Amino acid sequence: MSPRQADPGARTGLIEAGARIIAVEGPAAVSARRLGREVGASTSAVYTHFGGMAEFRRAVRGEGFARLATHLDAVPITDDPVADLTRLGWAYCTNALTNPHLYRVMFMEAPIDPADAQTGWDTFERLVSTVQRCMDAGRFVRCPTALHGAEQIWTMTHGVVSVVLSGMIDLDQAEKLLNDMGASVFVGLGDSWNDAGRSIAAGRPSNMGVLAAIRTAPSPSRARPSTGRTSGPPGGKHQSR
Amino acid sequence: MSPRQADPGARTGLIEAGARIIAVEGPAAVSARRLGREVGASTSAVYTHFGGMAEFRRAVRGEGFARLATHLDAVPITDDPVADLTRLGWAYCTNALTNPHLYRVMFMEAPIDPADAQTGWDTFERLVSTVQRCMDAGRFVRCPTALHGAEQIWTMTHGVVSVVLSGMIDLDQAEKLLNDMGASVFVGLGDSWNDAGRSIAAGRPSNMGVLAAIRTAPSPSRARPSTGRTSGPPGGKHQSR
DNA sequence: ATCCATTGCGTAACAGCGTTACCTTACGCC
DNA sequence: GGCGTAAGGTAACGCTGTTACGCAATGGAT
Repeated sequence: MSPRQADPGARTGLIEAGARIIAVEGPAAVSARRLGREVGASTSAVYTHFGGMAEFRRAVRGEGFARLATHLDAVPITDDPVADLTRLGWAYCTNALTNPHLYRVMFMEAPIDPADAQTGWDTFERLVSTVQRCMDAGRFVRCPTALHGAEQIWTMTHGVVSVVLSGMIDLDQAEKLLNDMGASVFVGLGDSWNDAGRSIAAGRPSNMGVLAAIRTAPSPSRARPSTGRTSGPPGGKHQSR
Repeated sequence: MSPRQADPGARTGLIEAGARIIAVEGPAAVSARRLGREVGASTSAVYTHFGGMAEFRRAVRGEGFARLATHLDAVPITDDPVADLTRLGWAYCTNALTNPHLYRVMFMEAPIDPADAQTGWDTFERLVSTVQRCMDAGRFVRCPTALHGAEQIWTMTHGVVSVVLSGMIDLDQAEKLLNDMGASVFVGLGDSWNDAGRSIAAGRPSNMGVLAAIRTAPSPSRARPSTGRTSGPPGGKHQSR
């Protein structure tokens, strides 16, 4: 007694439509009706394939992690693991800043449940193993475990990315922050200032900058045409007190 | 020709109701109808006082910044500016983790416009001036400007807080990260390892931990009763490769 | 004191949202 | 070939933000 079986392509079609809508118009534009219209189905498609919008959003988040993993895996492995770490950081930033809405859905929405956290850490496996290579190479001599080092590097990078997405600092400052804090964290993990500086310079993307493309195409989503000033943090006169 | 003038208390009443609902039930529970019901008015109150839900949310965000400023201003000023900086960091974390929903609204939602970014930096004035004191005391000898140092410290702290809120790491790991990365950043700004360690120890909240209260009351909002495990990052077997 | 322009604000309607009950339809096994 | 099962469309429910409309209240001008 095998009844009609669901179209296997429909599920991935919905997820891709969701990711596309999020990328272009933001998470608010994703609705069951819109998704149905987009794939030529009705609202109930979301319910037969996912059980509800909440589960659907989880699936889209998983797609986001998969895409991030693809970006990270594209980073080559060289004999300078700290430079590789730097390259992973830039790849992470590029992925996040070219798909800000998807990044927000992945890391900045309501707390994800433990299973999703595991998914996140699985995609960071590449980061953890690179930190391990830094330890094996005698660069991160003060790093207790690869996971702890990876947590530091990811937290720092995520902090910078997230602060750029919030509009509190601009891309130029973010670049400075990543360079300076990256060096500080690497040294804190045991590298020497000279070696860290050399590896960070080596890991700097050749087509400087990767972020230039993002800078010229400021907002791939916000419908608001422009409020005028681009501002950033408080001007230069901000030498404190 | 002066017509009936609006109740001046209605505006603040709406904002406070919004902040309260966000804190308890999350941003999704805030609606024009709910707000009207809450203050004994109708949906149009939001429109006469704010012009729409978007403007209203901006006002609530401003309220969040005001509360954060209050928390930061409560931190005493001592003769160890780096310890003061540490205390500011803990105050920031306590504020964020006791009001996670409000924090999310302030820093993790759609890009705020330049005026709001200015508001944010105004509430960080206290942080900037404390970094300046660290420079004046000869502690942050490698820090080019107080604003740059403040950006580093805030970005790092926000990164950790935000990663806790995302559920990817737990509070114990966050505490380690804040201590370790805080030391790295302080040293990167020019402090010595010994001085940084001493000041961080001095700035550690006496009632250790401030976060214990948060840990015991895990989630002041999520209606979901419990999915079972509390997990966190991947278990201990995660020593990489 | 009266009047009236002006604005606050409640009511009701609109379109769109997530979700679900109901029903038709298409499929694989007997 | 027919039947049972599940896919998936239709339509409704209550919710949302937003707005047009109308009544109520108010302070200056008369």
